[in-house]
Amino acid sequence: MAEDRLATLRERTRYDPGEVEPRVLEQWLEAGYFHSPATGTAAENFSIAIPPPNVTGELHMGHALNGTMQDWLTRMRRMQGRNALWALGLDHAGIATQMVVEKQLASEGTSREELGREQFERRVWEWKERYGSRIVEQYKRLGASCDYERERFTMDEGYVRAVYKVFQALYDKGYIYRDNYMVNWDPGSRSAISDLEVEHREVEDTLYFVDYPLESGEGHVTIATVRPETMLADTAIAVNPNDERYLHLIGQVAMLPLVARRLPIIADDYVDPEFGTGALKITPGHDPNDFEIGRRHGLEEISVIGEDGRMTAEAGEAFAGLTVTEARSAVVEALDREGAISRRDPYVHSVGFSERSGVPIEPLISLQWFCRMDELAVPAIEAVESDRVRIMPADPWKRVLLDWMRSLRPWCISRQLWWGHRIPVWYCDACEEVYVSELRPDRCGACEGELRQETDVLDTWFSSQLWPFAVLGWPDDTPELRAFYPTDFLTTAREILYLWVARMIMMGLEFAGEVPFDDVYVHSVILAPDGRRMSKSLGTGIDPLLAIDELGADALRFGLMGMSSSQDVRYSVKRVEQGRDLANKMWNASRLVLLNTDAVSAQPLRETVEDRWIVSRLQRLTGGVTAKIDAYDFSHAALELYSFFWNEFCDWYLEMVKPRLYESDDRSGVSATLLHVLEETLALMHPLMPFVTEEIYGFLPQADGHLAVRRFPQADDSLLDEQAEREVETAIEATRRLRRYRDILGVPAAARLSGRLVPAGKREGETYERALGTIQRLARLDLELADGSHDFGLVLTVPGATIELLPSEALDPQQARSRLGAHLEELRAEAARARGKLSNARFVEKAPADVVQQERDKLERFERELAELER
RNA sequence: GGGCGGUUAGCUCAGUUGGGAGAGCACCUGCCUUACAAGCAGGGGGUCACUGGUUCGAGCCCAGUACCGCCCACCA
Repeated sequence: MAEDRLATLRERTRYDPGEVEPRVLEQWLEAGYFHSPATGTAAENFSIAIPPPNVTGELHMGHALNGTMQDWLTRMRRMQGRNALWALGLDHAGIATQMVVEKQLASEGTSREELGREQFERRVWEWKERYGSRIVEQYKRLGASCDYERERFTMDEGYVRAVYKVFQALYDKGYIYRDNYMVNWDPGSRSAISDLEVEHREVEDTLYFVDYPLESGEGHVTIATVRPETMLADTAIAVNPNDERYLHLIGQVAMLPLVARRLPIIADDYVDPEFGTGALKITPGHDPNDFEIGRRHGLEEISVIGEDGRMTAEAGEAFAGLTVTEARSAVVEALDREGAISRRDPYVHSVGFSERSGVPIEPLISLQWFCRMDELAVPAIEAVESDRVRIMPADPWKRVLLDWMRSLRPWCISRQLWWGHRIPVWYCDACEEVYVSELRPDRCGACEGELRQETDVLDTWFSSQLWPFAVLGWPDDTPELRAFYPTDFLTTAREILYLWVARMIMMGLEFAGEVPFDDVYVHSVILAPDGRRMSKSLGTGIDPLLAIDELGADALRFGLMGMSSSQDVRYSVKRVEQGRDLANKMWNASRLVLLNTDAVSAQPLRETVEDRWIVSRLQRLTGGVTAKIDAYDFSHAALELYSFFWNEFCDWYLEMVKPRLYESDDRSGVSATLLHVLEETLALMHPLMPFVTEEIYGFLPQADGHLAVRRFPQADDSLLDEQAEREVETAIEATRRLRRYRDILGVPAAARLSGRLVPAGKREGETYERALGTIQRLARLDLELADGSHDFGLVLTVPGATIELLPSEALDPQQARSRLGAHLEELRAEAARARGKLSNARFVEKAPADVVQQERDKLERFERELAELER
């Protein structure tokens, strides 16, 4: 190795991710490792379509978690020789982006209305050009090996074609239609939103009991409502047809207070006689249930609340222009004046809020575009049932997803926004002809009149549902589609299982002819340290970029993988620090290896028992990690890598081989094993901690190119060595016991003890003969192998042997024996427990023979140890 | 209203088919041992939420209770 490289290694006693990561990233990007040629078939290749982050987005913990999983898989498959594509792109995020740009306009003292639609769209594009790549750069800092040369945007010309083609096809099939229907109106964004974008929250309200006089003058009927302001749009009163209290009223007419509208009293099963008074005011214009009832009974639909969330002229002069909240007070006040409110109850119920703007949803009847999903769902349900799309963990998510797909209501797909895919429908004002087409028609075919395009845009999720194939160039028959569709894997938070995952499956089957991905892994949610959700609005978010700044991307990746399993977990900085410490440990262990080996070869030469041990353990690690990642068990894979590297490789193997590195004339054998094990371990860890492993790999004498494209290790069973594992584990255990004895006996750390080791048998003798040097050094004592009885001194036990420690300045046997008291107590308790179990006849009779035998062995061992120690 | 998950060491979490309770951090003791003090060695600490059941044996299986959380839902 060049002298300056060695000097670098000597000087850098700490790993510095801040210095390394940008440099290594640059190397990868320059080499183009992440760009995947569109060759081969989807079956041979590996692909993931990234859940497209919003253009307005900042990298948050969810991205970091889910990005690390995708990257781990992608990097591993790439190293395994697959043509691996991690397809990247951005979502135009209709409402979010429009709001960002509108805010910008407001700060300039203007507005989108002032600009006009075309200018406004131009501004959004400018914004996108300027800031849209921010999150992409953030993904790079995480180390994400996306194909940055194929970035796609849901508003790209090609993607728009995909959206339009799908719209037309669904329209032609009769799935998409336009209707005046009850929708969730978001007064905040002044747009309709879908059921899935409504968040229900418990709210404390008042339940008002209002008397509606009968037209006949013979008394009144009392209804209960939490929304008195909507009474202005009442068009009926309903009771349950089996409710004897009201049978005589059915068919009669009640008079609406304040308005004096005649309200027929109708019978409908929907009404629950147990609730309130059993009589229900029907407001088809402002309540989804009442809307249904109204349609069943042919009731008039009156709207008193407008799209701006204020009362309309229909509400009457007294109320027009008021906000809904103001109108509520005003109506209650007016009713009170008439003495119409007979009772008020506090009442807790759930109210829908817009996930976007945070304001309460106003159910309104509105002319919107809808998409019927029930028929599209049929093949998707089949695909999930049959595991052509595997949902993991299957319990409960497979069932949850299926339940949802089996009860689909029409989806409101139109939005009253300016930023998004403008619906491909053209109207002719002259002759009322309507054109639905993926291509813009020039003029009206019937009357040659001018055409006017629909002003609404599509729900963002309408375009995202095409992502896995549209990102690859559909509707064109591209080489990318042939090489990478269907994709292999999708990881997602459960909150978008319906919103996105279910719909992608339906669209994939309908338009790309195949499921969009084989496996869906539903990952856990990283909560704030206090257990609340991480959210910007709550101020509970933790910025992954800060974590990267402070501790490194590798540390964050390790930390996230280590902390997340199937359960939601609180974010733990400590896990990320553990990742930082691991990176540092890897760096320093590598320094030890690189600065003290001779680079003759990097073969798994196995000179000694500890060499055979570490190579064998490496095979088990390789098999274990591979199997865990294949099963998407990221958490345990991460921790398994940690404990192998830190505990087995550093704490034991490196300590064991030091004399061979420092004191031996020929260290070629140990060098070969060390370099081999280090390289293989770096390769195993690379998909999880790509930066530090790549950096170290660059220093390996045998390095060839970059680790990012080196072959991924494969376990070699012929290198397994159970005997070596047994022997070294015995040596380790003996060392531990001796260290503990030293501690119990209060022997000073620096004091060197001497003693004799007497193996229990021939095999143990061979084991200890080989391990003696190691044990002596690591437990700091001088041992000679002996047989026969002990003469004087203190007798201790280690696995398969006894050790007699000779008296010295540091060790007075008499005193030592008394200090062993507590230890002896423990042993006696263990022995007693085993004896108790074995004296239970039913245990001996009913438990499996091997369990009983195990217990007998245990007891024998304890008793032997006690016998030795108590002498 | 329906469905689901959680409760294990001071904290954050593991715990595969029921067979002597684990990790990281924190804490205590001793170490600047020529890779690493972001380190090394050793240690203390748990009625596995509660009650009952099944079993020779339960953190794990069954029933119930309590508390926490999530998802779905058109009962005013």
